[in-house]
Order: sequence, then structure tokens, then C-alpha cells
Amino acid sequence: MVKVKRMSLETLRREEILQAALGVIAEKGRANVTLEDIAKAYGCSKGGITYYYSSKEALFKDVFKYFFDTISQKTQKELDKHLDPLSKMLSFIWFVDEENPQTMLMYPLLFEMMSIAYVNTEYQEAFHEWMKSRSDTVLTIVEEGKNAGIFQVDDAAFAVLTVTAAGHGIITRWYLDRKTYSTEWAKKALQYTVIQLLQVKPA
Amino acid sequence: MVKVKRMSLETLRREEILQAALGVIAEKGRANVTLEDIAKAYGCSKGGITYYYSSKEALFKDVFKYFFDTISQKTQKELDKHLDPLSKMLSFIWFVDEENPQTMLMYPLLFEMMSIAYVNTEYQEAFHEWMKSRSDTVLTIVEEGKNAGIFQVDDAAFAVLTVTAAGHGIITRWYLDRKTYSTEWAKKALQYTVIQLLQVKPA
DNA sequence: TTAAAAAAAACGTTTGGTCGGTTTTTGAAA
DNA sequence: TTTCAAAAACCGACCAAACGTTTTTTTTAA
Repeated sequence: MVKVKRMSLETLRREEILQAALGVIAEKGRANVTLEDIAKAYGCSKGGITYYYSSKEALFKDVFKYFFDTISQKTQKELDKHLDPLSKMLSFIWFVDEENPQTMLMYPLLFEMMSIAYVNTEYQEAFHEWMKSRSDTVLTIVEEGKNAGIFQVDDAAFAVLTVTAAGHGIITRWYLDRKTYSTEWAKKALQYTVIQLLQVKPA
Repeated sequence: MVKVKRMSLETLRREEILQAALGVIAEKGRANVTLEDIAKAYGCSKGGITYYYSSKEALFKDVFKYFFDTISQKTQKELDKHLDPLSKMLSFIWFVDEENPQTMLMYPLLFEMMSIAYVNTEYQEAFHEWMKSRSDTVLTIVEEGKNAGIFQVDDAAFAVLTVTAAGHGIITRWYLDRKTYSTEWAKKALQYTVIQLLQVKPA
């Protein structure tokens, strides 16, 4: 971990605290989290937290930034494993992985994000930017597939928004109600929506 | 409003308070709502609220129950306007109606619901039951369409879960980021997902 | 007059932020 | 290498504000 050694102590501590906070939020729900909870989870006192974060709000903002960054990085990492557009589009099933605690932690944050966004313009704006950058990434893939004749859909931009939105709905329901929306279903559904909504050319 | 006259005063007051609470939640976000906010919105004192609701939690629970009921009723009402399965499936665009404040109020509640559900088993269970009943309703329609040869998808149960989940994602993104996910897009996307995911027979 | 309905006041708890103090680390001088 | 003062890191008691709930008081209506 050269990176860690290079970090200033402050940067390191802030990230450690932030990750602890994320865990506590995912466990108790944002509204029920106190500074003491976070301090306890991290293993320090309340003073230790306020030493690195001027306010709870500031800390939470950083948590959400971390949430965005983590998802973007993971997405990119999975995309880079594949070359052809169809495989890339199907790589998004990494979202459906019950065994990966890191991934599972992100869902509560997504829900909290949406709950804040509908009332707070700053978060709403952040959500908008996130969606935009995400769409751009996917659009490149879809257009490439369209040019290659793999995706036969007319309107690539429209299809991108639709297939990503559909994916959003699928993983949301999977996370919240795995009794009805099983893991098996979620994986198949993600695949099915890609095939049907991008109109993948039959083999 | 014969119904209202038949109600006991208590039932009436409870419903009025509940609706006021819903409005305040949608406006300020659940975590930031106090009893005084609700009292002010309703036009009474804090004591007036506690006279009819033993606790804030009890009131909020009723708000979410109201939320479920309202959506179910509205859904049924829209479904009843149509006879053929395809029209019925397309009737769900009532969700996308910026001009209907009643409808728009429901989105914040949906987001709050999900935020509570991931941490509270009681709400999680309620969400599950809601999804189940919703799926059953749609399954009837899809099977009818399948028998009539309108929907050519193989697995009706699978398709139902997928098309409803996709719809969930579409309306969610539409509500939260209308800059990227325009109203026009949302309506087209709902239609498109029905057609593609249920494999509607070409005319 | 009495009981229900509503308001007002009081109460007690929780919690985020502050701040003075304590411990630990750092780095330069001896 | 040791010493030691200054800075950084961290602790935790305390405070004030916010809030849900309970209790008391007032108003309304039958």
C-alpha cells in the first residue's frame, strides 16, 4: 500500500472515518446515525470525528461522494474486462452479487441518496451529474454495438436511458425483496433487458 | 362526500392529519419533519396531533399505509378504463404526470419507503407484500394477453417481474432527474419496455 | 354540567457541536 | 542517541437547541 503511505495522516483518517460512517449508515439508516455511533464504529471518540470533519453534514457529503466514486471505479473495472459491446453491457450484473459486502453496502446509500435528492437541490444536482456521466459511458458502448450491427435499435440515446433505467429498477427490487425478486431472476432480467431493449441481433 | 359524513370525527381527523403529514414529508423529507410542522400544516397545535395519534411513528405508519392504498386504488381505476391486455399494460403511464400533484406526492413516499425498508423488517415485509400483490395483478393481465397471442413472451411470470421492475426504474429516474429523463422519454420508455419485454406481436 | 376536543405548558431525553485538557508525535538542539 | 518543547492528534465533559411525549389547562358542544 504505497498509496497509503503517501497519504497524509489527515487524508487517511478522513477516508477511514468515512468508510466507518458508510457502514453505520447502511446498518442503521442515515436518519438514526449519531456521531457517537460513527466514533464507536471507527474506534475513537466523538472529538476524534469532529477533529477531522467540521460537521456531520460535511462527513455525510463525503460519504456520498465516496459512494459515487466507488461505483464508477467498479463499473469501469468490470467494463475493462470485456471487449465486445454485448459483453460490456452484460458486465453490469456485478451489481447482483450477494456475496460481495462492498457491493451490498452501496444499495442503502443509493436509497438514501434518492431520499435526500428529492428535497435537496445540491444532491439532486449531484444525482443528475452522475446519471449523465453514466449515460455517456453506456452510450459509447451502445453506439459501438450499433455500428457493428450487434444492436439493432434505432435510437441509441433513447435505448441507453431506457436500459439503464430498467437496470436500476431490477437491482432495486432485487435488493429490497429477494423473496419475490430472486438473485437468479435479477441476473436473467438484466440480461433479458439488454437483449430486448437494445434489440440484440439473434445469433 | 357522503363517505366523509358517515365517518366518525376521529376517523376524519386522522385522515386529514395523515394527509397533511404526507404533504410535509414530501416537502421537507421524512427525517426533517417534526410534529410541529405537521400541526402547522394541518392548522392545529402539537397537542391536537397527539390527541389523535399516540406517537409520531404510529402516524408515519398510517401515512405509508395510505400511500399503498392510494396507489393501488389509482392503479385499479386506470386499469378498469381498458379492456384489452395491451391497453391495460400501457395504462401505467399515469405514473408519469407532472400535472397531477396527487401523483407527484407519491414519489417522495416511495423513496422514503425504500430507505426505511432496508433497515426495518416491518417495512421490508410491507414492501414485499405490496410487490407480491402488484405482481399478481399484472400477471393476470399478461397471461390473458399471452393466451390471446398478443404477448409472445415465454415465461409470463418472469416477464411480469421484469417489466414492472423496469417501469419502477423508469419512473424513478424520471422523477429525480427530469433534465436527463424527460417526460416524453418516460412515456415512450414505459411503452417501449412493455412492447419489447412482453414481446408484443407486431401489428 | 359534563365529557370530548384541542391548546398550551412543562418535562425529559437526545444529540451535534464546542472547548479545555491530555496524550502522542515530531523535529531540532544538545 | 537523548532530550524536550512545540505542534498535532485525540478525548470527553459540557452546553444549548430541538423534539417527542406527558400533563395541565382551556374551549367547545351536547
